Amino acid sequence: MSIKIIAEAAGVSTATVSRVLNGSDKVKENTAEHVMKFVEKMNYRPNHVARRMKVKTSDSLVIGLIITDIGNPFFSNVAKGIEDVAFQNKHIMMICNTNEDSEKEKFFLNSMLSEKVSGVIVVPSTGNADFLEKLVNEGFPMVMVDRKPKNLNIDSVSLNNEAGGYLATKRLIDNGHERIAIICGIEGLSNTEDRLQGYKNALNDAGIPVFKELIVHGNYIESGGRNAMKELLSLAVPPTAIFSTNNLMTLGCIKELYERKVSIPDEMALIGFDDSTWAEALIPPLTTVKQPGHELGVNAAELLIKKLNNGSSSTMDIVLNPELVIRESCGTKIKEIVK
Amino acid sequence: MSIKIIAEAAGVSTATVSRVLNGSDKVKENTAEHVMKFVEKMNYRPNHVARRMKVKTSDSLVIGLIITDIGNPFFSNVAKGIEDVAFQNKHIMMICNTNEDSEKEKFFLNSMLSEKVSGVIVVPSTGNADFLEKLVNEGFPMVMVDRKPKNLNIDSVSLNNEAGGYLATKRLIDNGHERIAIICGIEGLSNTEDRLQGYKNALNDAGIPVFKELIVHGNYIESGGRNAMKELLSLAVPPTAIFSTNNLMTLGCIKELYERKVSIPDEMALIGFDDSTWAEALIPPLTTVKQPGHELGVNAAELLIKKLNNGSSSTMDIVLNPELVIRESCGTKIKEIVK
DNA sequence: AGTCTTTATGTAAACGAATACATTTAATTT
DNA sequence: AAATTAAATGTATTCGTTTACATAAAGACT
Repeated sequence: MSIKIIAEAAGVSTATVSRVLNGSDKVKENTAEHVMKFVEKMNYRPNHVARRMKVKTSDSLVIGLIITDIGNPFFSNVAKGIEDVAFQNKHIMMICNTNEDSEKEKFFLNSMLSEKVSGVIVVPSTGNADFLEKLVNEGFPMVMVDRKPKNLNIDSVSLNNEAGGYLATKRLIDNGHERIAIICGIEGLSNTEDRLQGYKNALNDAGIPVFKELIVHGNYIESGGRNAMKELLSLAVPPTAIFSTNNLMTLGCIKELYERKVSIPDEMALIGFDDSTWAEALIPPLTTVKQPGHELGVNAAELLIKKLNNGSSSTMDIVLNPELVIRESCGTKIKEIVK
Repeated sequence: MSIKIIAEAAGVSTATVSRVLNGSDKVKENTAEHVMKFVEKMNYRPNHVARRMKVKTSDSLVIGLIITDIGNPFFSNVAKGIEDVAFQNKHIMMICNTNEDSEKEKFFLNSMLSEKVSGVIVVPSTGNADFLEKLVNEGFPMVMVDRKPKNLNIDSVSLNNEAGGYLATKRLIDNGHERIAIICGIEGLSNTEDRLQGYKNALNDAGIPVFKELIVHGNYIESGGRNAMKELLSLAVPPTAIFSTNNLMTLGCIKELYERKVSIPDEMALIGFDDSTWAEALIPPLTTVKQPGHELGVNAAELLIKKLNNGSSSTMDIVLNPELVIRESCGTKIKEIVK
């Protein structure tokens, strides 16, 4: 069912049908109605693939999303935010999951290019900075979300991770802890390092030394968090407080602590990252650095679409501010009580 | 950078380049290598849009996913399962989120058709059965996942929801409860009704009457679950046990119970649905009917791709069996103790 | 060497829509 | 009414591939 068939049936040219379908103004009311009758009767469905052959890529009405773990509620909220904006702007979303595999990321990026998507939003995994840079230089519209390759002049939307790390650590310090561990994400990612930097800064500001043994890695997955927790608990002098830098790892920590019957927050204070919907349903309710996934997604999509529309090439970083949602897992403010 | 440019540069015809790129066997080793040199040097990227113009739709290497709430961890796991299989089969995934809005669903379905995806996997919302049927009749490959429109001869992958409902309810009965409430999902959906049916069957089998006031609806969202819980607690004779039929609603229940300091399971036993990663981190750990989202997704995608490959038109329902993951929120087996 | 296969390559016509440009038709001006 | 202008429609090319068919080159066989 092509435009050509419709044109023949309605006794007009394909150009006219095309114009009617696109709401072009230079077509008589009469003919438009007449054509539309056939369009409906014959159950015509436009072929966007053919359309995209002619139209410039930035009008393809398809945007790509390359994400590291769609199974993680934080990222699925990011995706949802993007979807919402895409829908409002009549765009459709192509989504690929890299599992933090940079080869997959590269492959998908190429696929998206081949699919002639207007632009992509990517949660970059580590190791493709050069490739990303090449695409940027080719003028392909891209927006990074959640993380950003170092020293790359590219649009991004992320949380102020350093501030988040600081906030969490500071709180634990204020609550009287000195031996505070951090469970980091994947090494080399900007968010991992920024959160760690915030942690260090808070310790420094409080005059507390930074111990290497208290800095462990959990790769942003549940099992990683659990292993990290084990490692920390087996230390000669275990920490009294933990800052776990994403939701999945936090879950791993909690499970390990439960299993060992280490009580939270009395024996181990805990602050997580990413305020998940279940955080307040835990006992004790979890204190977390709130990271508004949906909002990050919305901003990234809006930024991308704005770029597509005005074709501007200047880049910007949008940085959302974190918020510490204080619940019970971090214990109470000892310093204030002491004073 | 088109095939034509490559062809000119390499001094061969476009057909040859195309054949080289597609690994066709009828091209001499020599020329293939020669052409590939140019392909690489000139940084050629295939245009899948153009490719899809020629190739039959079932070979478009794009599959669609229409889902109701990508923000719900259950569905994001389904999506991930689909993505995994899609990737293995070199397919890319287009994903749209309906928010349970049937108008959006219809719109997206049309978009997918227009994008010439090979087929779609859909979590159907209520109200589009006729439209879906039309598409099926047109021969458009579709697989329903999680739910299925009644009386529609169409492929589907879902959980045995009735068995799940039975399992959960039976357990609560075995634990000594008689006044058991169910918080249902969205009315009209097959999974909602099947879970409810399982609940009723279990009660019937135990000779316990089904009370209308104990059947409430929460629309599969957290706030719905919370409101349902409120409603139940304000009953003249509140239930002693709750079967909450999805993860988000269960979260709503728990939060409401916490707030009112109703202890689980002593004052209120609870069984949820969808075994989320956080279910065992709650206190008490949540007993749930485990619904393997990832596996549902994998099966749906495999079924769809199999259909695309052999073009078969016979349909099937794949029904996975539920498993009751018993933790502490449902209390302990009283009947056994009594005996 | 000539004929017949087999294999490798080239030619050209699609796929379905958009659109620049050409043409027709209608409206306006003189 | 003719000339001019504006509006509506049509014609035909193009986008980048794939592929049926045509042709040329290379081997195999008498």
